[in-house]
Amino acid sequence: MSPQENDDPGDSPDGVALSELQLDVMRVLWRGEASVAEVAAALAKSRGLAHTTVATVLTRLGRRGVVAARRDGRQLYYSPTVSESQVRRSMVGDLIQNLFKGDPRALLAHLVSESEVAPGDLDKVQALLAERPGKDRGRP
Amino acid sequence: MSPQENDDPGDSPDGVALSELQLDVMRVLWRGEASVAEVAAALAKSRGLAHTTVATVLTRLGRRGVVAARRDGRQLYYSPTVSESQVRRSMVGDLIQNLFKGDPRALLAHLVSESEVAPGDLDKVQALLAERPGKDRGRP
DNA sequence: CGCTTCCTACTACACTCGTAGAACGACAGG
DNA sequence: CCTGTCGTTCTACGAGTGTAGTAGGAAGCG
Repeated sequence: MSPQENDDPGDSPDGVALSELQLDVMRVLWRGEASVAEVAAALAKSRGLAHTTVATVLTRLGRRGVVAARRDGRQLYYSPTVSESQVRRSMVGDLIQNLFKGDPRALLAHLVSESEVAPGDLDKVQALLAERPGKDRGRP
Repeated sequence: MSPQENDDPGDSPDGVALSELQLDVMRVLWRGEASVAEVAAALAKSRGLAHTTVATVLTRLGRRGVVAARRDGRQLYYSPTVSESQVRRSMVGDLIQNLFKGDPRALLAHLVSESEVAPGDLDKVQALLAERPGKDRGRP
């Protein structure tokens, strides 16, 4: 039986909330397509996961449509179908929604009051973004 | 120092991650102690939850130690044992950790690049925070 | 050719969450 | 006093997650 015969590719999942482990896995894939073994190897230092655990996680991510699998021989190569910034958008959006009544400024205020960012930081950030133009903002 | 550091299930939750529903419930409690019925009533418009569902949620929150129950007659009155900003701290911290490699500035950058905040906002926020001094920041 | 190795697919288990019905005990109205 | 009502507690179930073992097939080694 095929691993994931996705009739419902669900190709652009707009609500993408990923767990910590799932993010760790995705982060590997965002560096480029990888097999189960490669992902497992990449996570070996931080987490001592069994090979099959990684496989399970990837399969489940595949079922949710956030990764796609390509078969080469008997190996499966996975690649993300969602970008990191897409996930960030989604998850930060959720957080703002749930914790800050949907007001991004409230999050900002939190960051400042928690001394996580300093007044000057926004300018710096802005400067950086200015000199490094559009990365990826695409939405079909 | 901590008022009491108890290890048994029910005290000093430092890593507080709450789900959407749980946050909705907490938000009611943060407005003041409330009974199950009152919480259910407060959430009635937004969610049509059965009375017992609310009770279950509150019980589970109690087991996790994020709310405390006081019995009056046969009714239970719940109040939070964690502050809203405590939860925000924890959850925003998690997000930064998981999604932005632990760098709060990266979150800031995301907010800016997603046009969620404008360059002027930080100043405004800062001004607000300056004129409204520290609320609650406790941490040994 | 047969055995070992490497993969994937399936199955499993303990937890949490959302959701709610069923059971049970206390209190109040008749 | 009896019974209905209300609120708590118990039990349940489906879904998702973290974690991993087992089964089965292909590939390579000797």
